[in-house]
Amino acid sequence: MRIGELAARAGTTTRALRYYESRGLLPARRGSNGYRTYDERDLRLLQQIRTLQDFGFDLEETRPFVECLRAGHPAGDSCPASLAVYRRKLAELDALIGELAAVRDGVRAQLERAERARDELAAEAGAPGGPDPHCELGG
Amino acid sequence: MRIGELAARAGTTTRALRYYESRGLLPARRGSNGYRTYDERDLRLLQQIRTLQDFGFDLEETRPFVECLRAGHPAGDSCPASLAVYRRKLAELDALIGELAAVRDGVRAQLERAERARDELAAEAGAPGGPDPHCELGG
DNA sequence: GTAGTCCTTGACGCCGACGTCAAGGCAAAG
DNA sequence: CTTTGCCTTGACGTCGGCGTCAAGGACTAC
Repeated sequence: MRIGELAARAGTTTRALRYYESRGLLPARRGSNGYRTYDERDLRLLQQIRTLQDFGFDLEETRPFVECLRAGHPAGDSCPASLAVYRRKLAELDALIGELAAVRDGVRAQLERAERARDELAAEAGAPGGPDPHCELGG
Repeated sequence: MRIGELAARAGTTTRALRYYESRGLLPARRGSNGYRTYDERDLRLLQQIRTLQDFGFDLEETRPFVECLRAGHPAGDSCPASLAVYRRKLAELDALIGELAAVRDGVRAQLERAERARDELAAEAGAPGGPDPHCELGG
């Protein structure tokens, strides 16, 4: 199998495959004509990479999984190093989700506060004689 | 106030300020010597930018807030355009958090599955005569 | 032969928000 | 006058994961 076919079967591009190879992640055999040659095993390695990439793993983080597969283990996550990456990623995700949730709550609070301020100003304008009318906003 | 002092007071760098200026976000007056000159109002604009940046807003997303302040409104989020950015950001955050939570759950499931597989193999090795011993992993 | 498709390497582009360095100007202190 | 320190503009570097040419070789079909 040549690079174009492998890329198509894995749903990626030849450019990505050459990039992985340049990172030492997915080395290729060469045919007599200089073309890269791959087999079904390479497809499995590549699928492992793509799966993890889709999960948001960095390329470097996929390396233990790929090496685990290449070492003959039945799955990319059959090795301790892969499990360590899983755990680290889980911790990262938990932390990130927590931060994002805090930001979201903060933004929501700001939005609600700003909407209340707007509505109060509108109420003042609509029904004059209210409490101490400010005049900064009337552009 | 010159650029260094403003940067220090806002907890950022002169490089960032020049960058904001290059984006048209925080234009500066110039003194007779060509130095940039800022006042307290610029500090407030800058603080608005930094606050939103810390919340993960893109620079472009801070623009409505800055323009709102510059238009004389009491707060950066006193304008409809700012509220729209808040709402868009909220939706983005909710979507992102949801995706990340899904990824986290997926990773967790994978981790637990891999750990079970590992433990089962260990149990087989430790206590032979178990259920149908596979032999793929024993490198 | 030649048209077409796939392959090769090499190199620059992209994105965002600056960091970092270079070369030089302006001002105040000694 | 020199040093010191802040300022100026300009331009290239960073990071990740490729995209997008460009120039040319390999192989197939007609």
